[in-house]
Amino acid sequence: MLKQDLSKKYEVKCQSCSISRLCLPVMLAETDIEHLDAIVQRSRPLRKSELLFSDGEKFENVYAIRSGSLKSYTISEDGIEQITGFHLPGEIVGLDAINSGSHPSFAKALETSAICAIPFDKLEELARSMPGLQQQLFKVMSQEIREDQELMMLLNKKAADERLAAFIINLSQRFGRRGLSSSQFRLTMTRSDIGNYLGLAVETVSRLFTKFQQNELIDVNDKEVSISDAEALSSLAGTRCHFVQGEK
Amino acid sequence: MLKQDLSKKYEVKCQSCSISRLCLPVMLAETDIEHLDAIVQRSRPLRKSELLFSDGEKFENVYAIRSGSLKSYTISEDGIEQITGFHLPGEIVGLDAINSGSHPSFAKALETSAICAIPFDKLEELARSMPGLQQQLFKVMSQEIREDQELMMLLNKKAADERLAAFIINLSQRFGRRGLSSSQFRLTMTRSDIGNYLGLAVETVSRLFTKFQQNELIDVNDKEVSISDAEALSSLAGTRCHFVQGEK
DNA sequence: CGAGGGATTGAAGAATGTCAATTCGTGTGG
DNA sequence: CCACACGAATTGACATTCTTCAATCCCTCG
Repeated sequence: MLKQDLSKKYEVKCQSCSISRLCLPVMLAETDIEHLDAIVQRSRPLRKSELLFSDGEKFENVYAIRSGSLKSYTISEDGIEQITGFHLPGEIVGLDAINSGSHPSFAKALETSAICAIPFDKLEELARSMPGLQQQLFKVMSQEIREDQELMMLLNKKAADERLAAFIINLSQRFGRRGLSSSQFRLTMTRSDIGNYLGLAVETVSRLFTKFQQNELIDVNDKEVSISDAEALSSLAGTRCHFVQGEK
Repeated sequence: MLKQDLSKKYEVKCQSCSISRLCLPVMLAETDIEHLDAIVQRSRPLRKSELLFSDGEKFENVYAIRSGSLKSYTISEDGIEQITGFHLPGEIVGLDAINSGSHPSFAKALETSAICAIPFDKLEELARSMPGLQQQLFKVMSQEIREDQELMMLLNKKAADERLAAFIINLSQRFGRRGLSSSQFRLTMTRSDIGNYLGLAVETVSRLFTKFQQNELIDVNDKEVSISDAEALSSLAGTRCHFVQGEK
């Protein structure tokens, strides 16, 4: 049954993809989308823990997420892992590899995920003849830069509870934009992943979840989170809805 | 005398600009550089503390730094400043504004600085007919994303002394690539700026400078820094020369 | 049913922040 | 030209948040 679902999704064209409005096709004319669709490669879905690409791998594609979720991370020389982002449907990963020509990071599926591979040389070429596509590419990259700035503020200036609150609010909004519930969702990453990303120890994350629950900000049950007091949580996060980016 | 120097530099064309090999013209043919040069706007140099752009300002140009140095920073709703980067000649600032159409950050001169303003709409258009330029733009943005990842590792996983060491090494390498001494240079930012950027208190930065001096890693005299033991400093920084990015 | 990773909770310790006082350097105005 | 004022930098003492270490618990998957 799973297999059938997946093999169906397999053939989803950009034109009929449910999250195309969040992806590269934004603002492209119908015929332009067809050209884009023509270079997109869809392959077997990634299962949980499978790698989309690894550090050092030759850069050939950027990847659009059709369904599921990924984490990307780097590993320093001393073997320390640093998660640099979590990715949801409609988002593009692999853009950090353009400059050097090889991937400087890893991307791993947090759950079964469908991915579109887009050969970057072809994408570049297409972008030259399609102003809207070029613009969208610049925008996607610009947004990533912008988000990293926001993150820097979070990591440098905010206390542990503010970081976690901002993280939850951010996820909530991203789910919401994808047509899912923004008040209730499932975390696909572990506590350890969250701590790694936010620069906190696992134990701190765990304690904070408990504390948030006690303060009736959220309701947590392992990976299931439901936001009880969005107002209070947002205000803890500090940046309010500022933290949501990229929506025109 | 200063005035004359500046008014001369004023007219420097991309073709004869000393740092063009670090800037957008990289890998462009001579005739292509001329086209680029034609849209570049050079204006009066910024003096120390003058703003290049402010948060909320309409996005029209990206800026290339010809000489001097800038800091870019955001200010959160609660009024906290977060420095997101320091910029040296050859670097492009303002790319974070592409997505939203207005600048999400400030850029301020740390010293007298000559800046090239490049209208982004024209740049985009030019990039469509000049594959090398489009590619360079993607690369510059990709590099910025990559650097932010590196920074994330620094802020999340490294101790205060490792952060400062990495910061000094990074600056050193960037000066070196610009033909300046990589072992001796002047910090144009304050200790407070450094602390802000690295997520440390001013006092911590100050103490570390003193400690580095005692350990004979560097020789500091206010803003003047000379690196005494590059090897040891690099190894403290952890990422060794990994921290230098964007060089092919 | 057992094993193992993930999560939670408690107690103690360390790194860094905060507060406060002082010095230093520079630009300004008398 | 000197004195003053102000911001930057330094240094010390103390407070605090978060990490680390350790013990359990829980849930899932063989």
